[in-house]
Amino acid sequence: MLTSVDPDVIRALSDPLRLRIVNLLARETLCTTHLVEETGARQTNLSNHMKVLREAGIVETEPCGRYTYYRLRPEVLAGLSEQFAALAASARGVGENKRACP
Amino acid sequence: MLTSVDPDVIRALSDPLRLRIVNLLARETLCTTHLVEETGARQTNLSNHMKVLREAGIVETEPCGRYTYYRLRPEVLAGLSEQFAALAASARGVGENKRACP
DNA sequence: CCATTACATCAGCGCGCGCTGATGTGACAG
DNA sequence: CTGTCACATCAGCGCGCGCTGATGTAATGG
Repeated sequence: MLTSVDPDVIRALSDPLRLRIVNLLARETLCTTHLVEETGARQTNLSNHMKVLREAGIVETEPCGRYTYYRLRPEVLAGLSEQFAALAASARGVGENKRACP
Repeated sequence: MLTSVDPDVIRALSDPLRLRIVNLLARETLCTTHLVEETGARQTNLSNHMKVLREAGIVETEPCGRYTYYRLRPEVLAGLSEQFAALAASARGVGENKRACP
């Protein structure tokens, strides 16, 4: 396996609310106000989550007046997809390749 | 998006040690003793992590005498890969599809 | 038979993380 | 200018989770 799955990205996606946000952003670009409406979470809480997603490189921001729009970075998700595909392929090739009992 | 990313599976993979274990198991089938040697973690700790991976459906066990071998379930990883690929594809299609400011 | 090994489970501890309320800053409206 | 709105940041709280030591239970070896 050349590049393993990035732990930081996975960690950022491990929160249910953040995963919901990613799913929402996969349909349309939204600002914090929209996300507050959609998720029912507080603004402060949401802002914290967006910071995590931003620092993990999953999301990028686009300021628009006094609004901040968030959009997904598809390359990151595509990278995850490839890394898991590589893991799955490697796992399929394991077969009866088990290390002997010590 | 038909099937979104499974939060439980992602959560199970969000721990660095568990991710290491998955990477190890992608190469060869191992038992707990091997994993203790490879990771340096305590047996108790490892057993807890294996329980999490098992309950998430990522790993299946094969008892072999007094040893317990663990092997990955490639379908789960392949499923993750497809789900992230779908997310990435959807994210690419978003473009300038941004919801209007309220 | 008893000792050892492999593994699971449990109770307990400590820290990290998600949630919140309060506060600060910048952008627009009037 | 002042007030309001959108958003970020901070301090604090509480719970969950990862780690550990102790204990239980099979399976093997002598």
